[in-house]
Amino acid sequence: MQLKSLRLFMAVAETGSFVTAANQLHTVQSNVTAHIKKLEDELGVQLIQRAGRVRPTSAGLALVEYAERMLTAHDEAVSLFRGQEKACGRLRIGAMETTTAVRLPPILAAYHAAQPDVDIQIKTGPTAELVELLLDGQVDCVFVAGRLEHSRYHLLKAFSEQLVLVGSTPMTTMPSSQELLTSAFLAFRQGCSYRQRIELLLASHGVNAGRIFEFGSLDAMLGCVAAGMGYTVLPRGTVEAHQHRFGIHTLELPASIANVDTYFAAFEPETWTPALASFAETLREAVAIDEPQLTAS
Amino acid sequence: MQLKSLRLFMAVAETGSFVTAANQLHTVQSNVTAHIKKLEDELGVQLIQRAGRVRPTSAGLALVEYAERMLTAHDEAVSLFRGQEKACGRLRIGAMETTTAVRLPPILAAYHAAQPDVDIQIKTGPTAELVELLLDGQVDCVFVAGRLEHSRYHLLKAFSEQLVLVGSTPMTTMPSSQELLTSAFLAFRQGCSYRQRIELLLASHGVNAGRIFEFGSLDAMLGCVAAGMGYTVLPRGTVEAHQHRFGIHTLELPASIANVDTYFAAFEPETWTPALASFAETLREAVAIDEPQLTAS
DNA sequence: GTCAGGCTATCTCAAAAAAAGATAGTAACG
DNA sequence: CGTTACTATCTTTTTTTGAGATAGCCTGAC
Repeated sequence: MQLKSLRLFMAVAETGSFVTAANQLHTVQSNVTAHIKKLEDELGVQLIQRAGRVRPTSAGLALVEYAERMLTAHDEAVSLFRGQEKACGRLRIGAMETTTAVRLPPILAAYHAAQPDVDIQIKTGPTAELVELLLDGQVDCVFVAGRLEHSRYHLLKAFSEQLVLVGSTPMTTMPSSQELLTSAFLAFRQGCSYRQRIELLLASHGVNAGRIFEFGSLDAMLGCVAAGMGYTVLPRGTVEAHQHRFGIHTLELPASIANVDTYFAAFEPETWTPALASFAETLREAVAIDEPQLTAS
Repeated sequence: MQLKSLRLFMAVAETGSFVTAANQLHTVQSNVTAHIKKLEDELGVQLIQRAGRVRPTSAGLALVEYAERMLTAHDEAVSLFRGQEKACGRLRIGAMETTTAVRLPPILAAYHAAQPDVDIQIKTGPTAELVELLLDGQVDCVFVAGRLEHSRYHLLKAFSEQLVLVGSTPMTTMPSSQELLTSAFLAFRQGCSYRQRIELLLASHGVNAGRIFEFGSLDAMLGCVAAGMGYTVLPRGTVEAHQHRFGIHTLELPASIANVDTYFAAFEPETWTPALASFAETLREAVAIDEPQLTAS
């Protein structure tokens, strides 16, 4: 059974004429006859009544419903990829908690304005999990900290973050080693790339990895820092966005530890749906506006 | 886009291998490559990631959903016509009020037992309307009074009815012409074939068509007859089935007027769905049991 | 690092199928 | 009774498909 045959069948059923159907679909009458005959042979039933009026038989009418479902699905699939201008379908994005909270909202808003027919789904998690999701095909693209070493990725430096130490009291210098040793550190669950920065930081002060508490959400983590439970390390933008809600204080860290780039990663552009391609374009534009000196070079 | 290509695509997406997919669908690997390549060219997107692991890309995963819808619809359509043993789908029957009430129930019960997967829909109406429904393709078959003169019908004499005069008082002879003239006659709405029998009856007693009231349902009609509103003409079996509920009385009519055959009518058997073919078979069997003398001849 | 094994892309040829045109037969209409 | 419009059938040409053979590539093991 071929979709082409079903198209012709539907045209005959609707127009009541083989000739008209042939013209509508830019072919000749003999081909319409042949296609319908083949359909009838395959199904073992007469689908079109030719004697007198040309109209679908009972069996033909029964087939119409299924043919419509097949052709509708086909047309939707085609418009998914070949839809001119407007993308449609679904876009699944994986991003870190901090990126989702601070960086994504304006970009998603711009994207949704440009492509209102795309359903957007966000999955959050630490970098390592996001990479797994991408490899698994559970998301179409991810925002991760640091370059992905894996080949065959399309990478775009999306955001530059500056990590700061976050604590419950004002700081002008790094806490003493003694203080660091006795304090707890709060981080996202295993796989969070910021977590290794914490360990780097501790190591640079001659302190072995102390107690590290894992958190699932940014709010919970900041709440506990504010309550004096310990320190954490987060992008400056993220902290600033929440600073009015929590009594927290920050301290700048040395550049070698502080600077982290967030990359947009997906597979090769040839594998992108129009929805994803359009998102990458939106992102490129947003990045260009944020960092004009980079695009000028 | 061809369903065959989608089948191969789905097999590749599921098995992660061109070779395995080829074997599953009884073809060779080079054909799988060609079909998928053609799909990719048509949609302008890479659907399968070949480098390293063979797996669907984002675009491929998006297509999977639509491919499933198309293939499922296809398989269902095929099983509609080529389903071995069990028919499925829908059977739309048109029948007269009286036939539906008395004759159809046992046949439908037998049919449903034989073909539990078929949805049965009954439309009731007078003979003339039923013929229209059949011609319009709104039902698959009808039960009508009298042979359909139209050619190209498949006809089967289903039931022989004997019409009786129904009134509110016991009768031993035909009411007088005077009585008939002053009485009302109750019939189904325009198009009911029994209605012409009433007019025949009146004419044979030298009475021109008097007042005829139209009713939409059997119950309403019998209720009004019992209340002394007038006479009606109905199959004996129908009246007997309702006699315990209404105070009504019958009188046999001369055979020329009384005998009416109910025919099963549909288009040629080649146009039948398996559901309809099976119903015709059930009906033939039921008729053979009711009238063994006919099948013996 | 090299080699073997398994996998996919590509090329080629034969077979099959589809498209288009021409023609004949048939039903409807005036 | 002839005309017209329609579909079925036949034929030819073109396109597509299927299958085999081969080359190239990646992976994993030694």
